[in-house]
Amino acid sequence: MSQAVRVRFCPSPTGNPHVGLIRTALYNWAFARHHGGAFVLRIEDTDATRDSEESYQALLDTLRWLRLDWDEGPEVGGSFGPYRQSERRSVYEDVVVRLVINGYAYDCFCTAEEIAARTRAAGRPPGYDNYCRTLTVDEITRFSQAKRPTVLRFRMPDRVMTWADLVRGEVTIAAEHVPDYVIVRSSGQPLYTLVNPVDDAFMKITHVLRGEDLLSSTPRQIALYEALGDVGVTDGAVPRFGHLPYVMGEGNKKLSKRDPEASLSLYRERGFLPEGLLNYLALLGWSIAEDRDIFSMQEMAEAFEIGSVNANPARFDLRKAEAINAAWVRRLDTGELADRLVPYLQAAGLLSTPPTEADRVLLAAATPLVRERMVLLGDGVRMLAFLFAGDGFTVEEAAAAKELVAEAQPVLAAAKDALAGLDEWTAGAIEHALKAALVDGLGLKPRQAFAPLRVAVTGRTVSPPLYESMELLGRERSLERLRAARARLGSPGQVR
RNA sequence: GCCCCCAUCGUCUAGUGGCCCAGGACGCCGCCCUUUCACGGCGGUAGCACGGGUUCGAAUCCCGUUGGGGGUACCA
Repeated sequence: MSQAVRVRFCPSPTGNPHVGLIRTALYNWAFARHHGGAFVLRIEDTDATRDSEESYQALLDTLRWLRLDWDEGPEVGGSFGPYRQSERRSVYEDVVVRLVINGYAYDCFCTAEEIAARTRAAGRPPGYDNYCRTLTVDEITRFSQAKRPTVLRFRMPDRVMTWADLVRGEVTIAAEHVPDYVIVRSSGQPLYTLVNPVDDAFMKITHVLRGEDLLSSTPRQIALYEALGDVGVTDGAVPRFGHLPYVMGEGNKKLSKRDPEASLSLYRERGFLPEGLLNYLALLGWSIAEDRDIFSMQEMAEAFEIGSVNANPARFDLRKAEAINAAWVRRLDTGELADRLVPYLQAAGLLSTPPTEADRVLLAAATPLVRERMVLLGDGVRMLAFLFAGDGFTVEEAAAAKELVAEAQPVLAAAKDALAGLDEWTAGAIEHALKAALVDGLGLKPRQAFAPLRVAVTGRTVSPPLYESMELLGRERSLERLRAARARLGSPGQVR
Protein backbone atom coordinates (compact mmCIF):
# COMPACT_ATOMS: atom_id res chain seq x y z
CA MET A 1 0.00 0.00 0.00
CA SER A 2 2.69 2.46 0.89
CA GLN A 3 4.25 2.36 -2.53
CA ALA A 4 7.73 3.84 -2.80
CA VAL A 5 7.61 7.41 -3.98
CA ARG A 6 9.03 8.04 -7.44
CA VAL A 7 9.02 11.51 -8.94
CA ARG A 8 10.64 12.89 -12.02
CA PHE A 9 11.95 16.10 -13.43
CA CYS A 10 11.63 16.05 -17.19
CA PRO A 11 12.89 19.17 -18.90
CA SER A 12 13.20 19.53 -22.62
CA PRO A 13 16.64 20.70 -23.66
CA THR A 14 15.74 23.97 -25.31
CA GLY A 15 17.39 27.25 -24.39
CA ASN A 16 18.82 28.01 -20.98
CA PRO A 17 17.38 26.58 -17.78
CA HIS A 18 15.20 29.20 -16.15
CA VAL A 19 14.22 29.83 -12.58
CA GLY A 20 10.69 28.44 -12.82
CA LEU A 21 12.01 25.21 -14.23
CA ILE A 22 14.53 24.87 -11.46
CA ARG A 23 11.94 25.63 -8.82
CA THR A 24 9.97 22.68 -10.20
CA ALA A 25 13.08 20.51 -10.04
CA LEU A 26 13.68 21.62 -6.47
CA TYR A 27 10.17 20.74 -5.30
CA ASN A 28 10.39 17.34 -6.93
CA TRP A 29 13.78 16.77 -5.35
CA ALA A 30 12.55 17.84 -1.92
CA PHE A 31 9.46 15.68 -2.22
CA ALA A 32 11.53 12.63 -3.15
CA ARG A 33 14.03 13.22 -0.36
CA HIS A 34 11.30 13.84 2.18
CA HIS A 35 9.67 10.52 1.40
CA GLY A 36 12.88 8.61 0.90
CA GLY A 37 11.85 8.06 -2.69
CA ALA A 38 13.57 8.31 -6.04
CA PHE A 39 14.19 11.49 -7.99
CA VAL A 40 14.34 10.63 -11.67
CA LEU A 41 15.79 12.89 -14.34
CA ARG A 42 14.40 12.34 -17.81
CA ILE A 43 15.20 14.38 -20.86
CA GLU A 44 12.28 15.11 -23.14
CA ASP A 45 14.05 15.61 -26.41
CA THR A 46 11.40 14.65 -28.91
CA ASP A 47 11.47 17.86 -30.89
CA ALA A 48 14.66 17.67 -32.90
CA THR A 49 14.10 21.10 -34.39
CA ARG A 50 14.27 22.84 -31.02
CA ASP A 51 16.41 20.62 -28.84
CA SER A 52 20.13 21.11 -28.53
CA GLU A 53 23.03 19.23 -27.02
CA GLU A 54 24.29 22.50 -25.62
CA SER A 55 21.07 23.02 -23.73
CA TYR A 56 21.19 19.44 -22.47
CA GLN A 57 24.66 19.99 -21.07
CA ALA A 58 23.60 23.29 -19.51
CA LEU A 59 20.75 21.50 -17.77
CA LEU A 60 22.95 18.82 -16.24
CA ASP A 61 25.57 21.37 -15.34
CA THR A 62 23.02 23.53 -13.57
CA LEU A 63 21.57 20.65 -11.59
CA ARG A 64 25.02 19.56 -10.53
CA TRP A 65 25.96 23.08 -9.52
CA LEU A 66 22.84 23.24 -7.40
CA ARG A 67 23.49 19.77 -6.01
CA LEU A 68 20.04 18.59 -6.97
CA ASP A 69 21.24 15.04 -7.29
CA TRP A 70 19.16 12.57 -9.25
CA ASP A 71 18.88 8.88 -8.45
CA GLU A 72 18.13 7.75 -11.97
CA GLY A 73 18.75 9.42 -15.28
CA PRO A 74 21.49 10.41 -17.67
CA GLU A 75 25.00 9.61 -16.47
CA VAL A 76 23.82 7.68 -13.41
CA GLY A 77 21.65 5.12 -15.15
CA GLY A 78 18.85 3.19 -13.49
CA SER A 79 16.62 0.25 -14.18
CA PHE A 80 14.09 2.12 -16.32
CA GLY A 81 16.45 3.61 -18.90
CA PRO A 82 17.30 4.96 -21.26
CA TYR A 83 16.39 8.34 -19.82
CA ARG A 84 16.53 10.42 -22.96
CA GLN A 85 13.40 10.11 -24.99
CA SER A 86 15.32 10.38 -28.23
CA GLU A 87 16.68 6.93 -27.33
CA ARG A 88 13.32 5.40 -26.57
CA ARG A 89 11.72 5.25 -29.99
CA SER A 90 11.08 1.52 -29.96
CA VAL A 91 9.15 1.80 -26.69
CA TYR A 92 6.78 4.31 -28.20
CA GLU A 93 6.38 2.43 -31.46
CA ASP A 94 5.19 -0.64 -29.62
CA VAL A 95 2.74 1.37 -27.54
CA VAL A 96 1.36 3.11 -30.61
CA VAL A 97 0.66 -0.15 -32.37
CA ARG A 98 -1.26 -1.45 -29.39
CA LEU A 99 -3.27 1.73 -29.02
CA VAL A 100 -4.28 1.60 -32.67
CA ILE A 101 -5.16 -2.08 -32.59
CA ASN A 102 -7.35 -1.56 -29.56
CA GLY A 103 -9.13 1.43 -31.00
CA TYR A 104 -7.64 4.01 -28.65
CA ALA A 105 -6.05 5.93 -31.47
CA TYR A 106 -7.02 6.66 -35.04
CA ASP A 107 -5.65 8.29 -38.15
CA CYS A 108 -6.66 11.86 -38.75
CA PHE A 109 -6.39 13.31 -42.24
CA CYS A 110 -7.46 16.86 -41.47
CA THR A 111 -5.27 19.82 -42.15
CA ALA A 112 -5.21 22.73 -39.73
CA GLU A 113 -6.95 24.87 -42.35
CA GLU A 114 -9.79 22.41 -42.76
CA ILE A 115 -10.34 22.19 -39.03
CA ALA A 116 -10.37 25.96 -38.67
CA ALA A 117 -12.77 26.35 -41.58
CA ARG A 118 -15.20 23.81 -40.15
CA THR A 119 -15.27 25.23 -36.67
CA ARG A 120 -15.67 28.72 -38.06
CA ALA A 121 -18.55 27.66 -40.29
CA ALA A 122 -20.26 25.88 -37.43
CA GLY A 123 -19.72 28.80 -35.09
CA ARG A 124 -17.89 26.57 -32.69
CA PRO A 125 -14.91 27.57 -30.55
CA PRO A 126 -11.50 26.75 -32.05
CA GLY A 127 -10.04 23.32 -31.50
CA TYR A 128 -10.28 19.95 -33.14
CA ASP A 129 -13.81 18.73 -33.83
CA ASN A 130 -13.08 14.99 -33.74
CA TYR A 131 -13.98 14.86 -37.43
CA CYS A 132 -11.94 11.78 -38.28
CA ARG A 133 -13.06 9.88 -35.22
CA THR A 134 -16.10 8.54 -37.03
CA LEU A 135 -14.87 8.18 -40.59
CA THR A 136 -16.39 5.36 -42.61
CA VAL A 137 -14.25 2.68 -44.14
CA ASP A 138 -14.84 4.17 -47.57
CA GLU A 139 -13.73 7.61 -46.47
CA ILE A 140 -10.62 6.24 -44.86
CA THR A 141 -9.76 4.34 -48.02
CA ARG A 142 -10.30 7.41 -50.14
CA PHE A 143 -8.16 9.65 -47.92
CA SER A 144 -5.46 7.03 -47.76
CA GLN A 145 -5.36 6.60 -51.51
CA ALA A 146 -5.16 10.35 -51.91
CA LYS A 147 -1.95 10.09 -49.87
CA ARG A 148 -3.08 12.74 -47.44
CA PRO A 149 -0.68 13.22 -44.55
CA THR A 150 -1.96 11.65 -41.39
CA VAL A 151 -1.44 12.19 -37.73
CA LEU A 152 -2.46 9.80 -35.02
CA ARG A 153 -5.01 11.05 -32.53
CA PHE A 154 -5.97 9.66 -29.17
CA ARG A 155 -9.67 9.02 -28.73
CA MET A 156 -10.82 10.77 -25.56
CA PRO A 157 -13.39 8.94 -23.45
CA ASP A 158 -16.72 10.68 -23.31
CA ARG A 159 -16.81 11.39 -19.62
CA VAL A 160 -15.99 13.98 -17.01
CA MET A 161 -12.43 13.85 -15.71
CA THR A 162 -11.77 14.57 -12.08
CA TRP A 163 -8.64 14.24 -10.02
CA ALA A 164 -7.50 15.28 -6.58
CA ASP A 165 -4.70 17.69 -7.27
CA LEU A 166 -2.03 17.63 -4.58
CA VAL A 167 -1.78 21.41 -4.66
CA ARG A 168 -5.23 22.55 -5.73
CA GLY A 169 -7.67 19.99 -4.44
CA GLU A 170 -10.32 18.50 -6.67
CA VAL A 171 -10.24 19.64 -10.28
CA THR A 172 -12.90 18.69 -12.80
CA ILE A 173 -12.88 19.12 -16.56
CA ALA A 174 -15.74 17.99 -18.76
CA ALA A 175 -15.03 15.67 -21.68
CA GLU A 176 -16.43 17.98 -24.34
CA HIS A 177 -13.67 20.46 -23.58
CA VAL A 178 -10.94 17.99 -24.36
CA PRO A 179 -10.82 17.11 -28.04
CA ASP A 180 -9.02 14.09 -29.37
CA TYR A 181 -5.38 15.07 -29.48
CA VAL A 182 -2.39 14.28 -31.64
CA ILE A 183 0.06 11.73 -30.27
CA VAL A 184 2.13 11.04 -33.39
CA ARG A 185 3.16 13.60 -35.98
CA SER A 186 2.65 13.05 -39.69
CA SER A 187 6.41 12.46 -39.81
CA GLY A 188 5.96 9.45 -37.56
CA GLN A 189 7.65 11.20 -34.63
CA PRO A 190 5.83 10.74 -31.33
CA LEU A 191 4.75 13.84 -29.46
CA TYR A 192 5.14 14.96 -25.89
CA THR A 193 1.44 14.19 -25.41
CA LEU A 194 2.26 10.52 -25.85
CA VAL A 195 5.76 10.04 -24.57
CA ASN A 196 5.39 11.96 -21.34
CA PRO A 197 2.62 9.81 -19.86
CA VAL A 198 4.04 6.66 -21.42
CA ASP A 199 7.40 7.18 -19.78
CA ASP A 200 5.85 8.19 -16.49
CA ALA A 201 3.91 4.94 -16.56
CA PHE A 202 6.87 2.80 -17.63
CA MET A 203 9.14 4.43 -15.09
CA LYS A 204 6.57 3.83 -12.35
CA ILE A 205 6.27 7.49 -11.47
CA THR A 206 3.92 7.86 -8.51
CA HIS A 207 3.64 11.63 -8.23
CA VAL A 208 3.73 14.15 -11.03
CA LEU A 209 4.68 17.58 -9.73
CA ARG A 210 4.83 20.07 -12.58
CA GLY A 211 3.96 23.54 -13.68
CA GLU A 212 0.47 24.91 -13.70
CA ASP A 213 0.61 25.27 -17.48
CA LEU A 214 0.11 21.51 -17.70
CA LEU A 215 -3.02 21.53 -15.58
CA SER A 216 -5.48 21.49 -18.44
CA SER A 217 -3.69 18.65 -20.20
CA THR A 218 -4.15 16.36 -17.23
CA PRO A 219 -7.47 14.81 -18.37
CA ARG A 220 -6.00 13.56 -21.60
CA GLN A 221 -3.05 12.11 -19.77
CA ILE A 222 -5.24 10.32 -17.29
CA ALA A 223 -7.16 8.84 -20.20
CA LEU A 224 -3.94 7.67 -21.75
CA TYR A 225 -2.70 6.03 -18.54
CA GLU A 226 -5.93 4.10 -18.38
CA ALA A 227 -5.66 3.06 -21.99
CA LEU A 228 -2.10 1.90 -21.40
CA GLY A 229 -3.35 -0.39 -18.69
CA ASP A 230 -6.15 -1.66 -20.87
CA VAL A 231 -3.89 -2.56 -23.78
CA GLY A 232 -1.66 -4.43 -21.39
CA VAL A 233 1.59 -2.47 -21.42
CA THR A 234 1.26 -1.20 -17.84
CA ASP A 235 -0.77 -2.00 -14.77
CA GLY A 236 -2.97 0.99 -15.52
CA ALA A 237 -1.96 2.93 -12.42
CA VAL A 238 -2.48 6.68 -12.64
CA PRO A 239 -0.03 8.84 -10.73
CA ARG A 240 -1.16 11.60 -8.44
CA PHE A 241 -0.79 15.09 -9.80
CA GLY A 242 0.28 18.31 -8.17
CA HIS A 243 0.35 21.49 -10.23
CA LEU A 244 2.83 24.02 -8.98
CA PRO A 245 2.22 27.75 -9.25
CA TYR A 246 4.03 29.86 -11.79
CA VAL A 247 7.06 31.93 -11.11
CA MET A 248 6.23 35.33 -12.51
CA GLY A 249 8.53 38.10 -13.61
CA GLU A 250 8.27 41.86 -13.48
CA GLY A 251 4.84 43.11 -14.26
CA ASN A 252 2.62 40.12 -14.16
CA LYS A 253 3.76 37.76 -16.78
CA LYS A 254 4.94 34.22 -16.53
CA LEU A 255 8.70 34.12 -16.55
CA SER A 256 9.72 32.55 -19.81
CA LYS A 257 12.98 31.36 -21.20
CA ARG A 258 13.22 34.52 -23.23
CA ASP A 259 13.39 36.82 -20.22
CA PRO A 260 16.96 37.52 -19.24
CA GLU A 261 15.97 37.77 -15.59
CA ALA A 262 14.69 34.20 -15.82
CA SER A 263 18.01 32.77 -16.87
CA LEU A 264 19.57 30.72 -14.15
CA SER A 265 23.06 31.09 -15.56
CA LEU A 266 22.78 34.83 -15.05
CA TYR A 267 22.37 34.38 -11.32
CA ARG A 268 25.23 31.97 -11.21
CA GLU A 269 27.49 34.36 -13.09
CA ARG A 270 26.61 37.21 -10.80
CA GLY A 271 27.69 35.14 -7.84
CA PHE A 272 24.61 33.68 -6.26
CA LEU A 273 25.43 30.75 -4.04
CA PRO A 274 23.56 27.53 -4.87
CA GLU A 275 22.38 27.49 -1.26
CA GLY A 276 21.07 31.03 -1.49
CA LEU A 277 19.36 30.69 -4.82
CA LEU A 278 17.71 27.41 -3.91
CA ASN A 279 16.65 28.77 -0.54
CA TYR A 280 15.00 31.71 -2.25
CA LEU A 281 13.36 29.56 -4.92
CA ALA A 282 11.95 27.30 -2.21
CA LEU A 283 10.20 30.31 -0.75
CA LEU A 284 8.29 30.89 -3.97
CA GLY A 285 5.25 28.87 -3.04
CA TRP A 286 6.28 27.20 0.17
CA SER A 287 7.36 28.16 3.67
CA ILE A 288 9.14 26.15 6.30
CA ALA A 289 7.76 27.99 9.30
CA GLU A 290 5.91 31.10 10.28
CA ASP A 291 8.93 33.17 11.20
CA ARG A 292 11.78 31.64 9.32
CA ASP A 293 13.14 31.94 5.83
CA ILE A 294 16.75 30.83 5.93
CA PHE A 295 17.15 27.07 5.74
CA SER A 296 19.32 24.44 4.13
CA MET A 297 18.15 21.99 1.52
CA GLN A 298 18.48 19.21 4.07
CA GLU A 299 16.13 21.10 6.34
CA MET A 300 13.79 21.67 3.44
CA ALA A 301 13.79 17.99 2.55
CA GLU A 302 12.87 17.10 6.10
CA ALA A 303 10.02 19.56 6.29
CA PHE A 304 8.65 19.61 2.75
CA GLU A 305 4.97 18.77 2.32
CA ILE A 306 3.44 19.04 -1.13
CA GLY A 307 0.07 19.72 0.45
CA SER A 308 1.31 22.96 1.95
CA VAL A 309 2.49 24.37 -1.35
CA ASN A 310 0.67 27.55 -2.26
CA ALA A 311 -1.53 27.48 -5.34
CA ASN A 312 -1.10 31.11 -6.30
CA PRO A 313 1.62 32.38 -8.59
CA ALA A 314 4.68 34.05 -7.09
CA ARG A 315 6.67 37.01 -8.30
CA PHE A 316 10.42 36.61 -8.48
CA ASP A 317 11.85 39.42 -6.34
CA LEU A 318 15.52 40.02 -6.98
CA ARG A 319 16.00 42.10 -3.84
CA LYS A 320 14.78 39.37 -1.59
CA ALA A 321 16.74 36.77 -3.50
CA GLU A 322 19.84 38.84 -2.88
CA ALA A 323 19.04 39.26 0.79
CA ILE A 324 18.68 35.52 1.19
CA ASN A 325 21.95 35.01 -0.65
CA ALA A 326 23.69 37.54 1.59
CA ALA A 327 22.52 35.61 4.60
CA TRP A 328 24.08 32.49 3.11
CA VAL A 329 27.34 34.27 2.39
CA ARG A 330 27.54 35.06 6.08
CA ARG A 331 26.59 31.52 7.03
CA LEU A 332 29.47 29.94 5.14
CA ASP A 333 32.68 29.64 7.10
CA THR A 334 35.44 31.78 5.68
CA GLY A 335 37.48 28.91 4.30
CA GLU A 336 34.51 27.67 2.34
CA LEU A 337 33.66 31.16 1.18
CA ALA A 338 37.22 31.70 -0.01
CA ASP A 339 36.99 28.49 -2.05
CA ARG A 340 33.77 29.68 -3.61
CA LEU A 341 35.41 32.96 -4.56
CA VAL A 342 38.28 31.33 -6.39
CA PRO A 343 36.54 30.53 -9.70
CA TYR A 344 35.03 34.00 -9.78
CA LEU A 345 38.39 35.64 -9.18
CA GLN A 346 39.84 33.45 -11.88
CA ALA A 347 37.11 34.39 -14.30
CA ALA A 348 37.91 38.02 -13.61
CA GLY A 349 41.56 37.37 -14.39
CA LEU A 350 42.66 38.13 -10.84
CA LEU A 351 43.85 34.67 -9.91
CA SER A 352 45.86 32.09 -11.77
CA THR A 353 44.69 28.52 -12.29
CA PRO A 354 45.53 27.00 -9.95
CA PRO A 355 46.11 29.90 -7.60
CA THR A 356 49.60 30.41 -6.24
CA GLU A 357 50.21 29.54 -2.63
CA ALA A 358 50.83 33.21 -1.83
CA ASP A 359 47.49 34.19 -3.36
CA ARG A 360 45.75 31.47 -1.40
CA VAL A 361 47.17 32.82 1.84
CA LEU A 362 46.21 36.34 0.86
CA LEU A 363 42.68 35.29 -0.03
CA ALA A 364 42.29 33.43 3.24
CA ALA A 365 43.29 36.56 5.12
CA ALA A 366 41.09 38.87 3.04
CA THR A 367 37.90 36.82 2.92
CA PRO A 368 36.81 37.62 6.48
CA LEU A 369 37.11 41.32 5.63
CA VAL A 370 34.63 41.14 2.76
CA ARG A 371 32.27 38.52 4.06
CA GLU A 372 29.99 40.93 5.89
CA ARG A 373 29.99 43.38 3.03
CA MET A 374 29.02 41.26 0.10
CA VAL A 375 25.69 40.10 -1.21
CA LEU A 376 26.94 38.21 -4.24
CA LEU A 377 30.29 36.61 -4.91
CA GLY A 378 30.68 39.14 -7.68
CA ASP A 379 30.70 41.88 -5.04
CA GLY A 380 33.52 40.09 -3.29
CA VAL A 381 35.52 39.95 -6.49
CA ARG A 382 35.15 43.69 -7.00
CA MET A 383 36.15 44.42 -3.43
CA LEU A 384 39.16 42.13 -3.55
CA ALA A 385 40.41 43.22 -6.95
CA PHE A 386 42.81 45.78 -5.48
CA LEU A 387 44.69 43.01 -3.69
CA PHE A 388 45.14 40.73 -6.66
CA ALA A 389 45.30 43.13 -9.59
CA GLY A 390 49.04 43.81 -9.32
CA ASP A 391 50.14 46.19 -12.04
CA GLY A 392 46.68 46.02 -13.54
CA PHE A 393 45.26 48.02 -10.65
CA THR A 394 43.02 50.88 -11.66
CA VAL A 395 40.87 53.32 -9.75
CA GLU A 396 37.19 53.30 -10.66
CA GLU A 397 36.34 56.48 -12.54
CA ALA A 398 33.31 57.37 -10.46
CA ALA A 399 35.22 56.86 -7.24
CA ALA A 400 38.10 59.00 -8.47
CA ALA A 401 35.78 61.79 -9.59
CA LYS A 402 34.19 61.84 -6.18
CA GLU A 403 37.18 61.57 -3.88
CA LEU A 404 40.39 62.24 -5.76
CA VAL A 405 39.83 65.95 -6.00
CA ALA A 406 42.11 68.89 -5.23
CA GLU A 407 41.24 68.86 -1.53
CA ALA A 408 42.67 65.37 -1.26
CA GLN A 409 46.18 66.49 -2.14
CA PRO A 410 47.32 67.43 1.39
CA VAL A 411 45.55 64.39 2.83
CA LEU A 412 47.39 62.00 0.57
CA ALA A 413 50.68 63.77 1.23
CA ALA A 414 50.25 63.65 4.99
CA ALA A 415 49.22 60.02 4.87
CA LYS A 416 52.27 59.07 2.87
CA ASP A 417 54.58 60.83 5.30
CA ALA A 418 52.89 59.27 8.29
CA LEU A 419 53.12 55.77 6.88
CA ALA A 420 56.55 55.89 5.29
CA GLY A 421 58.39 55.79 8.59
CA LEU A 422 56.19 53.31 10.39
CA ASP A 423 58.08 50.73 12.42
CA GLU A 424 55.64 47.93 12.03
CA TRP A 425 53.15 47.49 9.18
CA THR A 426 50.03 46.34 11.01
CA ALA A 427 46.46 47.51 10.88
CA GLY A 428 46.73 48.85 14.41
CA ALA A 429 49.89 50.81 13.72
CA ILE A 430 48.46 52.14 10.44
CA GLU A 431 45.31 53.28 12.16
CA HIS A 432 47.23 55.00 14.91
CA ALA A 433 49.55 56.79 12.51
CA LEU A 434 46.81 57.92 10.16
CA LYS A 435 44.56 59.20 12.87
CA ALA A 436 47.41 61.11 14.45
CA ALA A 437 48.44 62.68 11.17
CA LEU A 438 45.06 63.36 9.61
CA VAL A 439 42.47 63.68 12.31
CA ASP A 440 44.65 65.23 15.00
CA GLY A 441 47.28 66.75 12.73
CA LEU A 442 45.20 68.23 9.91
CA GLY A 443 42.04 68.53 11.97
CA LEU A 444 39.98 66.57 9.46
CA LYS A 445 36.85 64.64 10.16
CA PRO A 446 37.50 60.91 9.84
CA ARG A 447 35.14 60.77 6.93
CA GLN A 448 37.06 63.44 4.99
CA ALA A 449 40.39 61.99 5.95
CA PHE A 450 39.86 58.39 4.98
CA ALA A 451 37.64 58.50 1.93
CA PRO A 452 40.42 59.63 -0.46
CA LEU A 453 42.84 57.13 1.00
CA ARG A 454 40.36 54.35 0.50
CA VAL A 455 39.87 55.24 -3.13
CA ALA A 456 43.59 55.63 -3.71
CA VAL A 457 44.43 52.27 -2.18
CA THR A 458 41.45 50.11 -3.14
CA GLY A 459 40.16 51.95 -6.17
CA ARG A 460 36.62 52.06 -4.83
CA THR A 461 34.45 53.92 -2.35
CA VAL A 462 33.27 50.58 -1.01
CA SER A 463 36.00 48.26 0.15
CA PRO A 464 37.16 46.11 2.99
CA PRO A 465 38.23 48.04 6.11
CA LEU A 466 40.99 50.47 5.20
CA TYR A 467 43.74 49.65 7.69
CA GLU A 468 43.43 45.93 7.19
CA SER A 469 43.38 46.47 3.45
CA MET A 470 46.63 48.39 3.61
CA GLU A 471 48.21 45.81 5.86
CA LEU A 472 47.39 43.04 3.40
CA LEU A 473 48.48 45.09 0.42
CA GLY A 474 51.84 45.74 2.04
CA ARG A 475 53.78 48.90 2.69
CA GLU A 476 55.42 49.26 -0.70
CA ARG A 477 52.32 48.87 -2.76
CA SER A 478 50.19 50.97 -0.42
CA LEU A 479 52.62 53.86 -0.59
CA GLU A 480 52.91 53.44 -4.33
CA ARG A 481 49.16 53.78 -4.71
CA LEU A 482 49.08 56.92 -2.60
CA ARG A 483 51.83 58.26 -4.83
CA ALA A 484 49.95 57.33 -7.96
CA ALA A 485 46.83 59.02 -6.69
CA ARG A 486 48.73 62.23 -6.07
CA ALA A 487 50.23 62.10 -9.51
CA ARG A 488 46.80 61.67 -10.96
CA LEU A 489 45.64 64.73 -9.02
CA GLY A 490 48.45 66.77 -10.45
CA SER A 491 47.72 65.89 -14.03
CA PRO A 492 45.78 68.42 -16.07
CA GLY A 493 42.11 67.84 -16.52
CA GLN A 494 41.78 65.77 -13.39
CA VAL A 495 41.45 68.69 -11.01
CA ARG A 496 38.32 70.69 -11.27
C1' G B 1 -15.25 33.00 -27.40
C1' C B 2 -14.91 28.47 -24.41
C1' C B 3 -12.45 25.78 -20.35
C1' C B 4 -9.36 25.73 -16.05
C1' C B 5 -6.54 27.95 -12.07
C1' C B 6 -5.65 31.96 -8.62
C1' A B 7 -6.98 36.23 -5.07
C1' U B 8 -3.76 38.37 2.87
C1' C B 9 1.05 44.52 3.41
C1' G B 10 4.66 47.10 -2.92
C1' U B 11 6.81 41.65 -3.06
C1' C B 12 7.18 36.43 -0.83
C1' U B 13 4.31 34.44 2.83
C1' A B 14 1.90 32.68 8.18
C1' G B 15 -3.05 31.94 8.99
C1' U B 16 -7.22 25.65 7.68
C1' G B 17 -14.16 29.39 12.17
C1' G B 18 -12.87 32.16 17.91
C1' C B 19 -5.60 32.52 20.05
C1' C B 20 -5.93 37.93 14.39
C1' C B 21 -8.64 45.53 15.28
C1' A B 22 -3.94 39.67 11.08
C1' G B 23 2.36 37.32 12.48
C1' G B 24 7.33 36.95 9.83
C1' A B 25 10.71 38.23 5.77
C1' C B 26 12.42 41.52 1.66
C1' G B 27 11.90 46.62 0.40
C1' C B 28 11.15 51.47 2.31
C1' C B 29 11.56 55.31 6.52
C1' G B 30 13.76 56.77 11.31
C1' C B 31 17.21 55.98 15.33
C1' C B 32 21.64 53.44 17.49
C1' C B 33 26.51 51.50 16.21
C1' U B 34 30.26 53.49 12.83
C1' U B 35 36.86 55.56 9.24
C1' U B 36 33.22 54.61 3.58
C1' C B 37 29.85 50.82 2.35
C1' A B 38 27.83 47.07 4.70
C1' C B 39 26.65 43.83 9.05
C1' G B 40 24.11 44.10 13.49
C1' G B 41 20.39 46.22 17.06
C1' C B 42 15.79 48.99 17.97
C1' G B 43 11.38 51.26 16.16
C1' G B 44 7.98 52.52 12.20
C1' U B 45 5.12 52.31 7.31
C1' A B 46 1.80 49.02 4.75
C1' G B 47 -2.67 44.10 3.62
C1' C B 48 -7.44 40.07 4.35
C1' A B 49 -10.19 42.79 -3.90
C1' C B 50 -15.74 43.73 -3.73
C1' G B 51 -20.88 42.12 -2.71
C1' G B 52 -24.04 38.65 -0.78
C1' G B 53 -24.85 34.52 2.29
C1' U B 54 -23.84 30.37 6.37
C1' U B 55 -22.63 30.96 11.71
C1' C B 56 -23.27 33.13 18.34
C1' G B 57 -18.63 34.30 15.65
C1' A B 58 -15.31 34.54 9.10
C1' A B 59 -9.04 36.42 6.40
C1' U B 60 -10.64 31.39 7.15
C1' C B 61 -16.85 27.89 4.57
C1' C B 62 -20.55 28.78 0.18
C1' C B 63 -22.32 31.80 -4.09
C1' G B 64 -21.63 35.82 -7.25
C1' U B 65 -18.81 40.04 -9.19
C1' U B 66 -14.28 42.09 -10.42
C1' G B 67 -9.28 41.45 -11.34
C1' G B 68 -4.97 38.46 -12.68
C1' G B 69 -2.92 34.08 -14.98
C1' G B 70 -2.93 29.72 -18.04
C1' G B 71 -4.91 26.43 -21.76
C1' U B 72 -7.46 25.97 -26.24
C1' A B 73 -0.38 23.33 -31.36
C1' C B 74 1.79 17.95 -35.85
C1' C B 75 5.85 22.99 -28.53
C1' A B 76 6.93 21.00 -23.97
